[in-house]
Amino acid sequence: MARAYDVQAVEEKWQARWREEETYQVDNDDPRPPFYALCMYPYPSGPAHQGHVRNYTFGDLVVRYQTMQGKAVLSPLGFDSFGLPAENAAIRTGTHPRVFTDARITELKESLIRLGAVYDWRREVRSHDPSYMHWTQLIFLRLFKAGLAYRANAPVNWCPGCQTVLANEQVLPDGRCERSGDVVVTRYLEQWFFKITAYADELLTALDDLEWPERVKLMQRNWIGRSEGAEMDLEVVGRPDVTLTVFTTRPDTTFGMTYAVMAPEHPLVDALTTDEHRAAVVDLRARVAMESELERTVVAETAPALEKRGAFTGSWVVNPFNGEQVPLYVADYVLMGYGSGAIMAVPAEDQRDWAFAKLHGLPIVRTVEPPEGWDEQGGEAYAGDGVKVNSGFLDGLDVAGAKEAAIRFLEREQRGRRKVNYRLRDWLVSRQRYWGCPIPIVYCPVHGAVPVPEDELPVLAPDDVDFLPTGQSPLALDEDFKRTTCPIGGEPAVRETDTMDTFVDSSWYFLRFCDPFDSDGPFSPAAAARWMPVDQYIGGIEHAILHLMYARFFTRAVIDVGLAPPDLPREPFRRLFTQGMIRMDGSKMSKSKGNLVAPERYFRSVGADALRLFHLFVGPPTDDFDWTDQTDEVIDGCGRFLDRLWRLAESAAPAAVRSGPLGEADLEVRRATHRTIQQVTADIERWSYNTAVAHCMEQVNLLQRYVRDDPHADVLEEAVDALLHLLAPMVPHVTAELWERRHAGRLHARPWPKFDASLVSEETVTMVVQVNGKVRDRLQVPVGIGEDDARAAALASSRVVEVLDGEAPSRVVVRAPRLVNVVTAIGSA
RNA sequence: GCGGACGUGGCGGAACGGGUAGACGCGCCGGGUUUAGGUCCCGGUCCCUUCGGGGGUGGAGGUUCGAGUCCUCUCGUCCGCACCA
Repeated sequence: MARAYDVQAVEEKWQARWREEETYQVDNDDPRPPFYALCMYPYPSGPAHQGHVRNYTFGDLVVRYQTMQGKAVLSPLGFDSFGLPAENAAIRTGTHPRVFTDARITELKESLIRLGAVYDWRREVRSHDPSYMHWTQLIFLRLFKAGLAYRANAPVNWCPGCQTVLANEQVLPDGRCERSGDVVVTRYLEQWFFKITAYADELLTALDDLEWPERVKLMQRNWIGRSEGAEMDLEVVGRPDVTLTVFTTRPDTTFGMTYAVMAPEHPLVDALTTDEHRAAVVDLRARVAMESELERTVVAETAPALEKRGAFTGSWVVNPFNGEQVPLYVADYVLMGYGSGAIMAVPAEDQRDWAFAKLHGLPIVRTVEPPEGWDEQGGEAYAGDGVKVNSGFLDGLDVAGAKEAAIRFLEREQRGRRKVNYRLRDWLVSRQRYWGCPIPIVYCPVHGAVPVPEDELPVLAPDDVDFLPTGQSPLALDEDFKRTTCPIGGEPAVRETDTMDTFVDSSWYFLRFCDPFDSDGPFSPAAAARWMPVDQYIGGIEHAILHLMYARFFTRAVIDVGLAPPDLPREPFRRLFTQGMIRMDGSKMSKSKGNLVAPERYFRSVGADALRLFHLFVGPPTDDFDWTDQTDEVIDGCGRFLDRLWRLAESAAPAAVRSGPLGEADLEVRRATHRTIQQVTADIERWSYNTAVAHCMEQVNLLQRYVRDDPHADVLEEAVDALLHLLAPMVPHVTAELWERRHAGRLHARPWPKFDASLVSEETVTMVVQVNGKVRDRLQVPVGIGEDDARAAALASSRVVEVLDGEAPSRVVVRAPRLVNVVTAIGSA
């Protein structure tokens, strides 16, 4: 494609300038008002792909726009550099993960610089850098000391073939190991957790005030999964020594409890199973243990299988509301991880209980009157509202009222209490991997789990380990690393060989950016206070739940353990923007799918500006985009637009144009210029980049016509200069170059243009005249036209007179100056 | 199954608080300049039409002077969660 200018030369020139002039380095004592703009730091997987291009184009636009708005914009970037792909590459090729990762970082960084995205590279952090790991480990220890990190036995996906733990992503949909094909089983290991559940309620309620997409807030709400109900302590017949605690969201239905169920993993199963039923229960538990979580949920959809999935324990429990004795079962449809791991079963008002009761021949008692015809239409469990029946003192109440009355009864009788339950579980951070941040703990036979002293941090994994395709972490096999002494008593001890989930690294990097030069702590409180919270966070929707939840938790935790000042905002990201995914043939564009379209070829052809403009223009930033055969043509079109812009700006040679007084045509162009400033500014503020670009295109089209006519020098100058400002954050190279050719100085250091209010308001507008809602005429009227004049003008319209054909209007709706609707009796009938 | 989002020309999309549906771009059609061009410039492009106009935003209803926009039902696509008591 022949271009109007040497794209590559211009882009390389300006990228060098921005680097040499340190344009986007911002010090913590910068006097301008602060603005913290942050794109989620990337996992370095090699050169940028289109998803990166889209993300960092948006981010760069924000940085440059806010800078032109007069802010001190903090624009840091780093790399989420720990993770499994590097470790797998090490096993495959023998290259150390660090060497592999650093090479990928270099590639990605080069792509981003070539895109023209600007950062304060002094602040770059990498998760695997010892100076970052140091503080990740310190935070871990402080959480441990505050009781927010703890050790517990937890189920993991265990591959018997590989003799190792698998991440959920490594388990295939059929429940087999992706490497060996063995059936994955559940196993229990001692692992580290962060107590995120302690913050469940705060993480939920604080969502309300965030300027985040509703979709993301909703996903977080569902993930936290708050439900209100009651906990009840059930007596076990003949066993005064134990009570079985159950959780229910429907305490109003307790009169309908016809049996109770424990999860197979429930600690009371052994104690409450009678000898007569032990064999069946043991059998059930063994089968459940062999099953993966997946199998357990998938097969459950076929109802007959339920029969095999429950077993009577031989014990009976007592209904606290009516004293009746009901049988106690073990069944795998009850999960140990939710509520208390045991339920009261009310088949009439819960569909799963209904199915189970039918199969086991258990009684069903309705406690809510279902709607008329429910049974006749084959309705089973009825979970809706209605009048309480068969429920003693609750009869006649509605469900909500009965719930309250039931809870009051339980609390008065001391048989239970109001209880809020969350779906959210504590965060399991242990990973049986090498390429992650080691957990700084030593196990001593005398003192147990002992923190590594803070002055001995960071704990670094040894480099000279073998990466073998066994699935075992090389750390666990390294005796030199493992063997140590107890920090308290000096006894022989062993190190923790697990590393931390990489989500731990990404849960505080935005705090480190405030002051990455600090060697006394993870970040200085003063620096955090200056920049936090992040004013604009930008990233992919795929992080809507885990990363964003963990980061919100971590910010609170570091405040509460005293690492951050108590008055630091507890929400790290004030505004969040989630961009859409780039798709190809219906699936996400990604390296693993092999459907990447590398940006490099566009840098070499149309240039970074055209590619950036394409990503801004192609559709709403939040929407997914399908990369198709037509896409290259659209990108070429963006290049053609930049050519037109170039020719337009270069054609404005003062000698060739008119001076002197302005005519009406000149005024029209001035109005268009100021309206464009108004529209583009508003569009950028509301993240409507596609329409912002469209308005700039319209203005170029208009100015092209104006240049051909008889342009006025001042009017053309104003128009082109304004346009260059508006496009500066979007296509920084070409606009910077054109500005330099026209004026001295740096375009991107200039203030954002302001529009003249008197010029954006038009003097006349088109008034639409409708008859019965159909457009019949369009009149040019003064913008300040009164209601009466508008009505009169509309009724005087020859088109209206014609359509009315003598009929008198029954009503005239006037919305001056834009619209008049003449309504006739016939039309409104 | 539960929760949510979205359905507009050949295509991506615009229409911000109910008020001119289709901005801008791609593609396509026609013309011009160069003519080596896949360059550049100009015009046209929702459908039907007897050229008066009529119809049209997945489908069916409704509210309203007026609905792409609000309400009900329905069909379709996508996303999140999924035996959560």
